Amino acid sequence: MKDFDPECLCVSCEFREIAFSYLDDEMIRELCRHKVERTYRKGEIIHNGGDPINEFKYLKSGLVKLFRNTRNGDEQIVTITKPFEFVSNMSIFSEERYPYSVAALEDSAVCCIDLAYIKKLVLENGGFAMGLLTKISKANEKIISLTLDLRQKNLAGKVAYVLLYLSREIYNSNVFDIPVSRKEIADFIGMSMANVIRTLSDFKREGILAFHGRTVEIQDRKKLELISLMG
Amino acid sequence: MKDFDPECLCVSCEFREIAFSYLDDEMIRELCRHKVERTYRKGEIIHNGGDPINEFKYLKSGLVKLFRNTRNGDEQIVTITKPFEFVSNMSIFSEERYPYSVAALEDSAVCCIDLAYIKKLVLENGGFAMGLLTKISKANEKIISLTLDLRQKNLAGKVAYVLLYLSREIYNSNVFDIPVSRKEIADFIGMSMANVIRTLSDFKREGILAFHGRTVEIQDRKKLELISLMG
DNA sequence: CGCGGCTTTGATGTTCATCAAGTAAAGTGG
DNA sequence: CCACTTTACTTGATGAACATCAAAGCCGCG
Repeated sequence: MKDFDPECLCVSCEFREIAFSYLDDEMIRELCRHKVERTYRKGEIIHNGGDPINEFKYLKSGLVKLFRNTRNGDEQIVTITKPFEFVSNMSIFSEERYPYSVAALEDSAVCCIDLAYIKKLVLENGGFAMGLLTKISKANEKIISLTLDLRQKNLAGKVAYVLLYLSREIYNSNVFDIPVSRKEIADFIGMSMANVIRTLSDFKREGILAFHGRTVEIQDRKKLELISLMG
Repeated sequence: MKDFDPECLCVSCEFREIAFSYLDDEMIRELCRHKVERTYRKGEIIHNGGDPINEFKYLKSGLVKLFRNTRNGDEQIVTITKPFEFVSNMSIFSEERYPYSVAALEDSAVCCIDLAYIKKLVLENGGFAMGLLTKISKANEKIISLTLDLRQKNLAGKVAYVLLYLSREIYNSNVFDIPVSRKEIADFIGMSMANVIRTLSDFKREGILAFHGRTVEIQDRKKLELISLMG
């Protein structure tokens, strides 16, 4: 983990469009004074479940997983999110401590803003509050619908769904490096690693997927979508 | 469904403590002018997934289920909530239409406030916005952790978990009328009805539960908690 | 009394986890 | 750069958990 605090570039940050569109340039500069940007390397923990919440965290670049540990030692992945989505999840306003852990799946940069300052902004600026409500609601709804979708599918359907999720939501391409291990895919969809691998092999055998080293290529998207839907 | 609009009692509504503690008496009276109270009978639909959202709904009395329909015809229950929790869920700020349906499990009364007015309040009153953020976050986190908990458990664990959920969160008692059919329990935990029944019978045989007509009594809470935890 | 809903139970088959063994890939130290 | 170790991945065989199917019991209601 590395801190880093350059001349304020927040005014022109793309970021701003998303959460802070209600703040004018002066306000953004002020916000900037309450901000630290931290970078994390692939695999690093950004925070652990149970850690006290005192920052509002936003993913600026990279990719992270939100997860928790189960009693029997393995992880349960809640979601995988890309830049401009919340890192700290929505609990910042309702909890004292993070309910879930967050770790970097790729090298990542996180904007961390003093939570007390964000709360002050909510109290003072209705538009800002509204923007936040909208964003938080959306993030939550995404997680919930993801979980419901996965719950009703069989193994092949789940694996197909996750591949399409990565392809559509994260990489916007039919070809991408899978950012998670087979075990992590298993932890995401709640299945055993062995069966995830088996299913991937099946997909390969059927010509739906092709692997080149760490990269996967979706060769028959229609078929994959069908499996995801019907599973 | 029945509308009903008495002299404004909102000033003294318990309700107020939860979502509207930031509003003074005068504001509550104003809010009241944008409010309709509707009552629903057991089984009635409060709204369907896909319906446009134009009210902020709060459950005043009764019990409701939040659910959606799956492709193969049965329901997927997201959560069951009791009075003073959101009915419309959190999507009110992020979606145009309800993502899920809501139906009354028991005779219920719902406070419906004009959504445009709520949004106006958020913009004008930071404290109100903060209260809403907190409440929405909490409701979401509850749903997510519920889903994650259920996901990792086996059948017996899930059934035990749901019984404890009803006992603890809804009825606050070891003895209560199960407000849902066996099929609905199955829809809630994502298992087949036959196996839910089988598990309940097992629990009865082992002296963990006792049934008197529609009422269930948790006789060995410790054991049920253990099954829920270990499942 | 008889009909239709919900509920229960048993028998059977499928899906998936688990176990175990083996292979490829990626570090690591000489 | 190569042997060595470790880690990630892969595949097959087996058994447990659970869905599905079918039949029967219960209960309220006309």
